[in-house]
Amino acid sequence: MVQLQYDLQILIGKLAEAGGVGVETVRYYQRLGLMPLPERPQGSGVSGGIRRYGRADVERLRFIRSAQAAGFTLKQIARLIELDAMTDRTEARQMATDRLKALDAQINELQQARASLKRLAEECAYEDGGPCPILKAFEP
Amino acid sequence: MVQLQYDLQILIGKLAEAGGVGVETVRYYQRLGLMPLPERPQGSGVSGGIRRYGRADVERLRFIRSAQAAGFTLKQIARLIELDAMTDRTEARQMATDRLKALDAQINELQQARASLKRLAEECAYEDGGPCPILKAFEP
DNA sequence: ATAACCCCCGTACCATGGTACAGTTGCAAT
DNA sequence: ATTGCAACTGTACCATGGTACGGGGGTTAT
Repeated sequence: MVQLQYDLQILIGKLAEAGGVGVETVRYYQRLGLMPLPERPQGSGVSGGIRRYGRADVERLRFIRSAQAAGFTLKQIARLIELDAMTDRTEARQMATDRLKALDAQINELQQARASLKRLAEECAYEDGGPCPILKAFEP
Repeated sequence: MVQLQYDLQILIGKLAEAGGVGVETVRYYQRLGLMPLPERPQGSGVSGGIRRYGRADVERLRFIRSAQAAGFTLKQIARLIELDAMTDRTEARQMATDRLKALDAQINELQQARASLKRLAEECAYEDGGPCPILKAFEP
């Protein structure tokens, strides 16, 4: 089968680079079933053994990284990918709204922490004398 | 929240409860040197073998949890506690401002993720027909 | 055709932050 | 004094998200 022009045909190293991860990480994702493992053209006269990747793989990889940034675990991301293939909206929406809620809570918590931390930085701003209450910085 | 009457005589179970963690977690922190390990009154006629904890331990435990919430690792927290004992302001301030910076970046990232996630939830809001672009939800 | 460099697979190992025994002692109540 | 629940010590194990290594084979430039 002849490949279309825009189907990238890159090797795993380039794929990893395009996704901003290491080769080992891509393999790890493959092991977890997050990335499809392309058939290797074994016995073919043209190129033996080495797998080729395309645009879809790069997009998949980027999706994984973004979903990770949103706090999904790799296991949940596997599920999202599965749901995408099944075109199951209901569960995906549920997962998204659940995560959204957790994310809001987390953002809130981090902002609280930020305030305490700023206090710590400011109260410790004088180099000499006095108590620098590191342990008290997070007290209510 | 658990009330602390006077300074003394809390067993590890109560301490853990007061800090909102499990007993095993307290022991783990002790192993890491995050919590002081009180001398056990060995051989004393009154109470042998079982350690007693006080107000300072509860505060220490709460500090650990708060600092964790601010994104410090347990190792960094150990360092902060050390600095507090040394009353070293300079390094503590540095650690705080570094973390502050990282925290701001993280909050920002999470807010980006939040937006994408909301898009996912909304675009998958219709139960029938059409593509629910789960994999495309995080695309630029 | 030889080197240099990438890819293949499997397995082991790492850090982080815990959690779970197992076997022992402590101690208070019935 | 026996039961029974804590706490004690030490070691092992878990999940998560990778990273490293070893022993091959493929491809490309010189």
